[in-house]
Amino acid sequence: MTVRLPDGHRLKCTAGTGAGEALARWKPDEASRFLAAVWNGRAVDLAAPLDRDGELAPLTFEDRAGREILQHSAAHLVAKGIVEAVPEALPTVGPPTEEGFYYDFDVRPLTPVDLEVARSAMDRSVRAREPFVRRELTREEAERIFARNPHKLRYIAETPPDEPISVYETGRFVDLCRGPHVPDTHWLEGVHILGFSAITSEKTEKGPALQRVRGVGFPTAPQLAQFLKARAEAEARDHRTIGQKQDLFFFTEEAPGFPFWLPHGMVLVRELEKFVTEHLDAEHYSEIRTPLLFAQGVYETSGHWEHYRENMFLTELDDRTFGWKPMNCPGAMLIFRSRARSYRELPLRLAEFAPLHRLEASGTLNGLLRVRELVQDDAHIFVTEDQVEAEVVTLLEWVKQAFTTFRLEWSYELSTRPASFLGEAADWDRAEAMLEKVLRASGVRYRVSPGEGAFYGPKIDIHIRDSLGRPWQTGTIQLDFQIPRRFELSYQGADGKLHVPVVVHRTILGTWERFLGVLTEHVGGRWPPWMAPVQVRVLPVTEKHAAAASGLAEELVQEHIRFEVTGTEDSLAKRVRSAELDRVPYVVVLGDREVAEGTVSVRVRGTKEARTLSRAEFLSGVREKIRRREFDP
RNA sequence: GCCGCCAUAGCUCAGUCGGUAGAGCGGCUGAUUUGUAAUCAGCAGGUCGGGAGUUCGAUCCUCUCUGGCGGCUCCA
Repeated sequence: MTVRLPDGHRLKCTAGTGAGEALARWKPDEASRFLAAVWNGRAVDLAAPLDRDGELAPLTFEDRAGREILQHSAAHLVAKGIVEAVPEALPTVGPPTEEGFYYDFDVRPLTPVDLEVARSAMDRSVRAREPFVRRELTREEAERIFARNPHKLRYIAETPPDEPISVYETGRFVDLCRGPHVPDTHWLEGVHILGFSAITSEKTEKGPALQRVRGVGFPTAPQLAQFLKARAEAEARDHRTIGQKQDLFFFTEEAPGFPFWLPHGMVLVRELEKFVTEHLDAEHYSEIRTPLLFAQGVYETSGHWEHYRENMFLTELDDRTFGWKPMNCPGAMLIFRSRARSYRELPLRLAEFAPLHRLEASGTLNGLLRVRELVQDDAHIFVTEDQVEAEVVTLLEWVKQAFTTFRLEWSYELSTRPASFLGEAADWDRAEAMLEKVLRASGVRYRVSPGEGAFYGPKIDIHIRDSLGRPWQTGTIQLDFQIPRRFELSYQGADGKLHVPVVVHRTILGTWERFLGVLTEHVGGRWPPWMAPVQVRVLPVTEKHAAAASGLAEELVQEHIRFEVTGTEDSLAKRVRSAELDRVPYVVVLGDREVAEGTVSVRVRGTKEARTLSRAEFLSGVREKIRRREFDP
C-alpha cells in the first residue's frame, strides 16, 4: 500500500497503519505538532487506519481546519466538565467559531460555581491525558446511549442513512460526534472558558433558553496566556475607557443609548463631517435636510412599517401616529417626488446627515457601537439603470480613499436575492452580476452571502476590523428597485416617456457613532493630527515665557490649529507627561533658549527627543500634516 | 427583550463577619517658577444607584426598579 504525502514523498505502509504513525515516519521531527490528518480529502483522526492507496497530509493548529478541530475538541472537554458539574445537563451542539468555540446545553441556568466545578474537572482530564476514542455504532446502540437526551436523538434521526453514526469517548464522557478530534486531552491544556449566557433562537424561543458556554482553546498554556494578555490590553483600548479619559462622550441613565458628545468628541464628529463633505462636493452631491418625524403612512409606503415598526420610536399627534425616522430614505423620496423630474437631472445625489432614532433593545446597547440615536454619512442617488455601474465604481473609489486615510483594512460582502424578494428575478440577476463585476475590478477582498440581500435589492456591505482583529460592519451600498416604485417616483426620459429611477442607498463610514467607536480603538486614542481635539499643546517653561506663548498662540489661531497653552503651576516634566498621556500630537516647549532664538522645541507624540525648529518651519510642518490628513504626526 | 455578573467621591478602586466609610489620581488653596513622563503641603468632595422589606440599627442581608458589562437575539 502506498501513501502519497504533500511533498510528493511516497511511503510504503501495511494496511491498517494509523494516519499519525505514517505521518510520524514521514516527518519525525514535526510529528508532535500534528493534531489530525487529511486522508483523501477528508479530515480524520491520527488514529484512523489507512486501508488503501491514497493521499495523506497533516493538520496542525496553524491550519484553519486543524484549529477548528482543536476548538471542537475543547468543546467536548467543556461538555465533559459541565456534565460532571451538573449531571442533569443535556449537551446539544458544540461547534468552533471565529474566535474559539461554544457548547450549548439544555439545563437549568448555570452559575459561576458550576463553571468552577467544570473547570476543575477539565483540568483533571487534561492532566490525565485522556484519549479521544472514536467508535462507530448502529442507530439502535446510539439511541440507547443517548436515550435521555432528546437533542442527540434528533441529530441521530437527522443523520442520512448512508452516514455512519459515531461517538467519541473521553474518559467516561461519550458524545455523539462526526469528529475528528485531537488525539488526547493533553492537547487541550490551553483551553479557557470565557463565559456563559442564555441563548434565544427560533428553535428555543418557545421553550426554555439553552445555556451557552463559550471558550477558546490553544495547544499550550503559554499560547493561552498570550491570548489572555492581548485581551487585557484590548480592554485598555476600549473606546468607552478612552472616551472618558479624553472627554469625548458619555451616557447617562436619563437617556440610555443616547450619546452626549462633549467638546472634544464633537471635534472628531466635525472633522469626519468635513472629510466626507469634501468628497460630496467633489462628486456633485447636494445636501438636504428633511423632517425627523413622518406620519405612519410614509413608513407604510416604504415598507418599513411592516418590517421595522417595533424598532421605531412613535409619537401621537392630532390622532395620527408619527414615527421618528430610523433612516433617511423617506425624506429623499419625498424631495424627489416634490416636482417633475427630467433624465437630465440624473444622477441626482442627495446627501443628508440627520439624527436617526432606532429603538434598539436594552440588552443590545454597547457604548458608541450600538446606540439609539445616530447620524449616518448617508446619501440617496437617483439614477437610470445604466448609470448604476458608474456610480458604484465611484463609491468604491471613495471607500478606498476613506479607509486608506484611516489605515483601516476593509473587505466587501455582496448580499444577493433573498428568498422573499420584490420585483423580477431577471432584474436581480443583472444587478447582482453588475455589482460583482465592480467588486472584482476593485481588487479588494469580497465574499458573497447568497440570500442575504434586502427585500428591495442586492447590496454591498463594507466590513472593517479594528486593530484587535474584531470585525465590524460600517457602510453599505444598496441598490433599490422597489421603494422608488412604491413612492411612485418617475422622471421623464429622452424618449418622452416616464420612467422609474433606481435608487442607490449608500453610507460609507456608516454612522459617526460606530465609526468613531471603532476608530478610537483602532488608533488607541492617538488621533491623526487632523482629527486630534487638541493638535498642539504649548508649554511655557516659566511664567516669564507666557508672553512668548501668547505670541505663538496668535499664530496658531491664524493657522486654524487647535491648541492649548498650559499654566506654569506644575513642573514642566509633569506637563509633558500629562500631554503625552492625553495623546496630544505636538507638544511645544518655550523657554529662554527658544525665546532668544525665535524657535520652538517640539516633541512629537510617541518620540522621546525634542526637535528645535523655527516657528515658521513648525507651523508649516503641522499645517501640511493636517492638510494632507496624514495618519501620524 | 433573555441569561449571568456588576453599581462606594469627578475617575480607578479599597472597606464595613450589620453599628452611616477610606486611598491614589483629579479639583480647589498656598508655597515653589520649574528644560521634556508625576515638586511639596493643606482643604473640599459621598443620604455607599432608586424604592421597599427584615432588624434596635442596613452601604452590607432579601425583594424590586433603573443603569452598565459579557454573551444571545437583532441591525430594515
